Amino acid sequence: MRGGDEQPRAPVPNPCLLVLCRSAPPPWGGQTQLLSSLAAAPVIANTISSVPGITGQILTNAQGQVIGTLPWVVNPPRLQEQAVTPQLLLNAQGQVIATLASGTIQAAAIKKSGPPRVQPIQPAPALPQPAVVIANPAPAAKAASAPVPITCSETPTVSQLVAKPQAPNSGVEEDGINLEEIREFAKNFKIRRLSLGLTQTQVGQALTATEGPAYSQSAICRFEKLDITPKSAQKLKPVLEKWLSEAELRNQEGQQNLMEFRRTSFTPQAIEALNAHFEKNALPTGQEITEIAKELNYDREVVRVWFCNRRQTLKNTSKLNVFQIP
DNA sequence: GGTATGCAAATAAGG
DNA sequence: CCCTTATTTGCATAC
Repeated sequence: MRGGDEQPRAPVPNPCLLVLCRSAPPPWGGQTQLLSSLAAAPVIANTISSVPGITGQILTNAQGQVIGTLPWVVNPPRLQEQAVTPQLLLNAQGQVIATLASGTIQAAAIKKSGPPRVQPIQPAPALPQPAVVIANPAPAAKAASAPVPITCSETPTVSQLVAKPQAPNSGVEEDGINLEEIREFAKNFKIRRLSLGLTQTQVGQALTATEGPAYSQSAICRFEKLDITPKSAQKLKPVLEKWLSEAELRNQEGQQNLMEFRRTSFTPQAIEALNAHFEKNALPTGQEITEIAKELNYDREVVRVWFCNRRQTLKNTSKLNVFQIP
């Protein structure tokens, strides 16, 4: 798994799982208003499952930086027609072992504007892995003995909570969130998704195409595995629920969606430059940030956030090191 | 070729 | 407006 590695310093041994417990979980003001807009189905139909693979285009800026990718239509080159009657083979955990899918799929394309996003070009060294032990491989299996790793992570995931013997709330509720219900839905979602013959990737692309909240394959994956916090699950559930039912409805229509790039990926050169600046001054003024942004040709806000995250990462890692017996 | 996951952008909330 | 801290979520890539 590699990714960045550009960090000149900071080895970063997986802050996600090793971060030490901090203060209490913050409140979580409600924030949902986009859902309603989800209704607007992105109809741009004109596709049949004929579009073959992926077609991508890269947008570059003056500096030759890739600022975005364009319409890359995705469509399962192979997509048999095959009737309904999805056959699913599940195991005890409700995990699908095999399926006989069917259905038409939709593809993705571009939509929405937004700030220019940069497309990566990351190198990718390889590195051995810390081999972190992560909890139960399967949800549903409550494990009174689950060798829950040292993970001092804060916010537990749904699967962890559901699997937990449960001490306080006899039920499976957390913050008024019915974990059991979410677990049930997640399981169901997977089954229905597969019945439609859709992959997590396709669902993510379709979701990204809608007006409402967008989620990636990663998110879908984590949701299905319940490898997310109850709050995230709670937020994601209605989105998936709505999308799924609509997808099932227009399952036979075939359509195309749009998608946008939503995450910046700095080029190695940019990261190098940013790090150089960071080493000289980790807390640049607004003016300086503006200049750096201009120099590197990135959105100012993106640069500002980069510095924030960089500081945070540095802080976290150094904090970690204190507890890491070398 | 789909899914799982590490790392890190992005976002939220409080100051 | 911008910072910090905590958390969410996507990209890239390992599996």
